[in-house]
Amino acid sequence: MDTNIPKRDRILNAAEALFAEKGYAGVSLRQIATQANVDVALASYHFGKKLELFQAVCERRAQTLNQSRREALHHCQRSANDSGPSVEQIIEAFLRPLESAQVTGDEGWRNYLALVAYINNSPNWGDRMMSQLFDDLVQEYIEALKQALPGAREEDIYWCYHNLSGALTLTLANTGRINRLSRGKCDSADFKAAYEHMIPFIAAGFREVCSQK
Amino acid sequence: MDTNIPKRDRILNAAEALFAEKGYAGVSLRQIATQANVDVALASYHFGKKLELFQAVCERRAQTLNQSRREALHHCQRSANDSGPSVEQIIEAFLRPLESAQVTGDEGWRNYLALVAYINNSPNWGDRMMSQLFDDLVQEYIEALKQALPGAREEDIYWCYHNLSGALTLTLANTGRINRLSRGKCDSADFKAAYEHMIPFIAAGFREVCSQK
DNA sequence: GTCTATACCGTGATAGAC
DNA sequence: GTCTATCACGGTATAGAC
Repeated sequence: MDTNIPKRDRILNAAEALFAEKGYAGVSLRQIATQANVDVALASYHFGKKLELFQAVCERRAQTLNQSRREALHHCQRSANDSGPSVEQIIEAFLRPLESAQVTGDEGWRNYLALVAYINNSPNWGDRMMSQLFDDLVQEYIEALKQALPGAREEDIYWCYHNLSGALTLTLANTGRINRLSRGKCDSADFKAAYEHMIPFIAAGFREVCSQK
Repeated sequence: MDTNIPKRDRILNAAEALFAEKGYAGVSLRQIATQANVDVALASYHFGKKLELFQAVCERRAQTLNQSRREALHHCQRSANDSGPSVEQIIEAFLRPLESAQVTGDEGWRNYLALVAYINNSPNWGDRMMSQLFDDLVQEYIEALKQALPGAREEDIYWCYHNLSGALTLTLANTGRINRLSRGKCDSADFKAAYEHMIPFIAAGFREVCSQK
């Protein structure tokens, strides 16, 4: 029940859900407080300004997520042979923890990942926030991809990562666009199907673009 | 100069730029009016509510864009042999008009496409808006892709389109994320490089996922 | 330390007078 | 087509209860 969760966490949960749904400017502190069932001023008490609350929400789950994705990378590196894991294995390690969070995680994780999609697509400030939250981890994956694609030009790898990031972002945003377009044949909330298609798609794109010609 | 353009258009231009930059809720009518160098109330006079102005902005360039993308498809269909254009050719037809708009178009076109990225990534209402603006055109492309990928399952094609749409959206958003991540080796405003990498990447993904196994 | 009530002041959207 | 008045809502600070 609502009242079992500390108010501080209720504020974070409500803010997470509302920011993911309506964006930063689309939400007021009063809405957040109402949804969290707390007084307006409590958000300021715990977090200070609205922007600081937003940052707290962004940071809350980042380390947990980075940790599980880092472990996934190390796991696939340990179980690979001397030449290291394949592109598919690396992409899979990068993505599966997100699928798990969306499929098996609670509503909070789904909201958080939708928020990440919002951040990643935001001009002017989104790039800084994304870098701060995730660049260390992403660089580890870039290194692994360089090994799996010997001779690839560095720019090619980054542009492929850009494509991966875009496809993933739309999956995290879970907008329902594919439902309408496909007239119900696909469902953007069918995360299993999304990742089952995304992983081979992305891996093939990397190999195509990064193969020496 | 500013004053040569009719005030109604100046409002649309200012709204387009600001909505693309800050999102719907992040912009006030007063900001738009200031940037357009007109009185606040003139926006209401021409367009009614803020939401109606937003819709007018979304619709203004949609038909022009659909037209040029439709022509690109028909052109590649005419110059193909009996079995129709290849996946690469279709993807290229789908994307090149956007590259042209970003590279050679004025600031207005870049802003508009960034706005499309914002719409496509927005939960709850973005899917409806995207469908209304672009589904007829996209369905034509889906049909062409079905022909180019005989035996492919329909869902697979839609999921591949989803990946395409995501990668494209991030390119349109032009957030600068890849600049930081690559430490300056890539630039998200280098549209030529973006599309040069996106087209083979996407085509390879389609072929991988939609090949019969 | 945690929390509530309230007040302040700026800004925003909109309607109606001109 | 323009300007102004209005009114609701926004973020934030503060005083004090528990």
